Amino acid sequence: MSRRPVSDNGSQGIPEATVARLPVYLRTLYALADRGIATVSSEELASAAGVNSAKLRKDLSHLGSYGTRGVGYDVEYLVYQVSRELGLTQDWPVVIVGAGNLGRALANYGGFASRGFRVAALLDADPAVVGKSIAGHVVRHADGIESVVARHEISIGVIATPAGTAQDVCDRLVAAGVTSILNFAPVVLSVPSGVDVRKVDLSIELQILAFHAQRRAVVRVADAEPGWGTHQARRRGGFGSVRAAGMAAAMEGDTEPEAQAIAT
Amino acid sequence: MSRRPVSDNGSQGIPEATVARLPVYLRTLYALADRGIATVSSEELASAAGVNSAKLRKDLSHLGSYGTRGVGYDVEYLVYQVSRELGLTQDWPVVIVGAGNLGRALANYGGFASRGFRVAALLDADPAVVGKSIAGHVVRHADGIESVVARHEISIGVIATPAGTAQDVCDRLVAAGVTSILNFAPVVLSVPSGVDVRKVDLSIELQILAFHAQRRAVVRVADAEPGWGTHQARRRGGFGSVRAAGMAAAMEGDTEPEAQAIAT
DNA sequence: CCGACTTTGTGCAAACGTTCACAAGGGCGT
DNA sequence: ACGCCCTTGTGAACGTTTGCACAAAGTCGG
Repeated sequence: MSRRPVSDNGSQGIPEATVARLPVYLRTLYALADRGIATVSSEELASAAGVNSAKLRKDLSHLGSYGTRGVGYDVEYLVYQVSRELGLTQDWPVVIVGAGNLGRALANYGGFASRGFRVAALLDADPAVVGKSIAGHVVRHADGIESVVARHEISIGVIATPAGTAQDVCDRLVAAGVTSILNFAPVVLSVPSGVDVRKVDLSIELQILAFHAQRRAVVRVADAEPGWGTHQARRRGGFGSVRAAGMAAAMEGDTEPEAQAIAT
Repeated sequence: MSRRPVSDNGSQGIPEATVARLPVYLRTLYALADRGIATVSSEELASAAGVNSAKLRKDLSHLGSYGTRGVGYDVEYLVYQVSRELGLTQDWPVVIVGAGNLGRALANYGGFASRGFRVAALLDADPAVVGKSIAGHVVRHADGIESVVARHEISIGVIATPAGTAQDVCDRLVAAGVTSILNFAPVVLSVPSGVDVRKVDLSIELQILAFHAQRRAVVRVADAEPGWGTHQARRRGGFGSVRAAGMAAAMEGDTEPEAQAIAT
């Protein structure tokens, strides 16, 4: 093995796709440990984690050679190595901004605190909510973002506010020193480079599901009633006129075979 | 990704990465329309959606040629085309299983119903919750999964139950005819092929953020106090003995420079 | 009606990610 | 001590995604 061919990032360069799977492996490993399993093969671990074994082995190989050929991986040892790589050997205080339905659900979420994350504060701008106690936290006013972040040395912030205020909250979090943001608001946040944003968006996930569901439906209809011909080809010839005629024609589904199929 | 010959298949074959971005474009387009903007260039739309313009153009080109060279895209027309492609011109009834904190938050979530998705039923297994009214829905007992799915012809199910019951709920949803599942429970669901699962996992997102946050911290420490040497190279020589000696040594951070750096 | 200007749509190459397939390495029974 | 068998770790092939750069195609002023 020895070293990488230089051009590569070498030391710390774990691919993003791998990083995104490590937490899944970690959870799976915990589950195995709870069942008293001390050693696991890449095949077993991969299958429990829902990936194929080659991918799992390559992922783990980025952390180092922690397996034993002919045997597999020591569960406890691998738990430690993965945890360390993810930065979970330290405690991460987190601030949640927004104590609406979602913020409350997050504050109450058990798996939150379970692995190294700790809700340090819960903030909201609504005076009617400030002062109330939720999941053992007294809701503080959102004006206190800066002081809360500074005092607890928080580097991870969770935005669970309405879309309208998300960018503003984000700016204040960043100004206060937060460098990682988990955003539940349905907006694209803009942040200076060096700040890491991840978004969780229910609506987007549903729309992706809808796309595939629709595709299945279309295929099913197509199978049941064949005879469409080329499928491409059309579309040219009269695009401008469709536009000129307003959207009525398009809205009625005369632009695409799919649209008709679905209406059938 | 598994299905479809892939050959070329221009018409139906929209890359998964593109599909995942279409909802973002759609939301951005709605925002533009609300501001009364009728036409938008790929540059403007891309910047508002947080991607680069070449990617946006390539993404849209998979749906067809809906722009006008020298001008840009008609906002309203593009909204319709993207909606149609995503299958949002029809209504998607959705069943939510689990009326805990998360389930309640989801049922109350406005953006849910806003674009073609409709909560058809809210189910829970806890007798203490069944019968209560949440966000205008009377919670029904989870035993009714099959009948609810059948009656409303539901093809999208949302699992917001504890991890322990998620697989069971999933199996019942699938058996009842659901083919798309959005899973909030922290488990890897196994489903027959042909069923589409997407997962949303707060804990995983936080762990990914922690990884990057930790890396930033390590780099900062390394910059401040240089002089480590090779960095790779070590790790071999004594792996077996570390294992033999139990995890004590590893746990104390003598295996990796990073572990010490973070402790500094 | 024409030519300058703008912006789309796309061929191409590089980067990234996945999967295959197998040599290297280690345990275990004899 | 030896050879068999098992599983890891990884080179190489393949597929997907990104980004560049530019020709094609349209608008608009004169």
